[in-house]
Amino acid sequence: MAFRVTAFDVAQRAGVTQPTVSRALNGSPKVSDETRAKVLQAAQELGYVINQNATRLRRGETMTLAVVLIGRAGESATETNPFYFSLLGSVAAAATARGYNLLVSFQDSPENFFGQYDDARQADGMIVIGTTQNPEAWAYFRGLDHADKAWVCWGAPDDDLRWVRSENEGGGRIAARYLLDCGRKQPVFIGARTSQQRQFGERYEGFAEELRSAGIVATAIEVDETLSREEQGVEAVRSLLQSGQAFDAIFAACDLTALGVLRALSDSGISVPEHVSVIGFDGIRAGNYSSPPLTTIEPDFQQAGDLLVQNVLNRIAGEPLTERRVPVQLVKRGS
Amino acid sequence: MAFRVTAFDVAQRAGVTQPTVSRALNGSPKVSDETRAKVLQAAQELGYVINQNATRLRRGETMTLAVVLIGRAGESATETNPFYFSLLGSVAAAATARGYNLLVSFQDSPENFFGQYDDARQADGMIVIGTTQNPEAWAYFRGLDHADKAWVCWGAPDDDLRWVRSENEGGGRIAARYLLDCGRKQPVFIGARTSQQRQFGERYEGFAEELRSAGIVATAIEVDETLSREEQGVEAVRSLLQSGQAFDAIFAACDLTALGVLRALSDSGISVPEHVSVIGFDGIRAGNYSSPPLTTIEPDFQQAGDLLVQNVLNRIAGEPLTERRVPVQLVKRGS
DNA sequence: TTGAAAGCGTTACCAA
DNA sequence: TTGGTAACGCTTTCAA
Repeated sequence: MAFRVTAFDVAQRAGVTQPTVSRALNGSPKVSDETRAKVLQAAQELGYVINQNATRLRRGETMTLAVVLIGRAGESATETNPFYFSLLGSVAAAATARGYNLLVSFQDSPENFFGQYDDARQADGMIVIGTTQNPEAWAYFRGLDHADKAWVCWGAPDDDLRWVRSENEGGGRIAARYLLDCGRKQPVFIGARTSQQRQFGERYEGFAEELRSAGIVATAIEVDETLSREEQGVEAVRSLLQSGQAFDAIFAACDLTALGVLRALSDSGISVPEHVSVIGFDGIRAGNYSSPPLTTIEPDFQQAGDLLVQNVLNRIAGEPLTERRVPVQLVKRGS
Repeated sequence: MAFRVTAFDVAQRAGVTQPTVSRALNGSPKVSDETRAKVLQAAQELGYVINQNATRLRRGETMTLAVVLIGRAGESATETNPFYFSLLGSVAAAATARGYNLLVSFQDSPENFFGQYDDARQADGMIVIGTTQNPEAWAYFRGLDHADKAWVCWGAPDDDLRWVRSENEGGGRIAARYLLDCGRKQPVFIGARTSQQRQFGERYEGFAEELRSAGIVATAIEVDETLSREEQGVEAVRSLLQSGQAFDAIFAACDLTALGVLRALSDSGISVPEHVSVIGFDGIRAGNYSSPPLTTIEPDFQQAGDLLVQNVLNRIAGEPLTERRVPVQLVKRGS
């Protein structure tokens, strides 16, 4: 930990006072070009970089957003739903574009729940994403939801939180339309419609709605919410087959579930898409590599990141929330 | 942005002075239990949280590590090699375990290259991970490598940087042994042995070494480093087939390449593992969903995160680097 | 065991 | 346009 250069050192070298250094480096218009040049050169020569802790203490703002990624308890890094990593990347891009830093934490159990980044002045706002399969975590964050706290989440188990979500109903309709266009007559929805994950219910609604308009009554297989998303797909196919119910298409609530479905169908000797069409939701990369590649409904990730950041910045500024629905599109692959 | 509670407010309520509040909250032994209890209660009642900017300014340390994830220029969030997301998750876990926060940034082009987190007192150290397919980024970070800077990277194109890596040679040997045990006689390595990614060369070395001890001369298909990892696999299979060279096994330098290989073989009507065995390296989740599921060499992610964090903390403390090789293991799946 | 006071390195206000 | 000075909210040294 070497000697650190301060604005005073730069000031001395440039032959000005320290506040002038500050003004010059912050692009204040009330500093002469000549002075600015001197300061810039001195700063360069000394390798001076503004100490952000001092800046933040003084300004009261951190230019940092905290991102909390909620995982299932005990989940390892490889087990995290890749969807949230993509979301994280998009949020990072959107934050960077607006000049914000990102403080990231992975939280999965009560010992490490923490959401007071604002109070601690570590961040100006917070974005919470991740699985709804960790009710304790969501309970914790809901407890933080005081009126003056700037935070926004993705998905959210409860409608009263400030969320950004996919256009789930529209996506559900697109999925239904796609399966109908494939000539399917007996589509089944697999996923926890009534789960903590409100988005699943929305997807089902759109799906059922579109089928209804085609004169078809949607059926759904409820799943055990304590299983992993993938196992939910496997189990659902198992119970579907056991029930003897006829089906020729499956709309899975999310891609991981769909990949489980694909595996279970394959294990049962049912070929996709010959016998059964399968469509998922999320657009995760792994869907590219399944056999057949997974057809899916993919949200616009860039928009997702943008809207999350934009909404939390609006909260910080005390402005109202803006658009909170992320458009989705059909990605046709092989299933 | 409401009124913020300070240690003075807590002090007043508790009937002590502000420094006592600080001592009590920081667990100083030189404060009476009675006083501490009063302070804690007052803090609780007021919802007081220590302002980290003030703490950091005063202490000079941030208890934060910066993680830079380098991507290919223009790469979107879904295109990032999921291996790095797993690594990020592991680093996050290791950092949290040691009481450190994580500042994360995704960097892919010169406009957003930034590595002066230490100078700016935004972090005490830095961990750089991500693709070696962005030479400008690595050139930038190499330029930062002054003797007193605390940063460590994963992989690294150059041996002179401070890196943590997989046990690549050992992994290469395991891959060769596995293929030999499958009864394969003509294994081929696919990947850029001489690429910026030094780890690939190491994997090849171990692979060739083990084959040599079995009396087999390793062959390798060089690839175009400007292609994506996956396309590298596709192209390599294409040129392998064109060359007419006989082969019955492929060791791909990384899993994404292996997935490309799998796809290309499938497209050519070559069945895996009947005609050709395929093994990759990285242990990414998508390998679970390919057809057949991808056999691979997987590094111990937890250790990887641990070693990265541990080494950067050692650098901060001015201590020597510790162990820098992450153990790997064979993950047999279907290929 | 506690209090008084200094200081971390900026930004911003007020004068000049 | 620049300089002097206060203030941001803590931690730490020194006295009591």
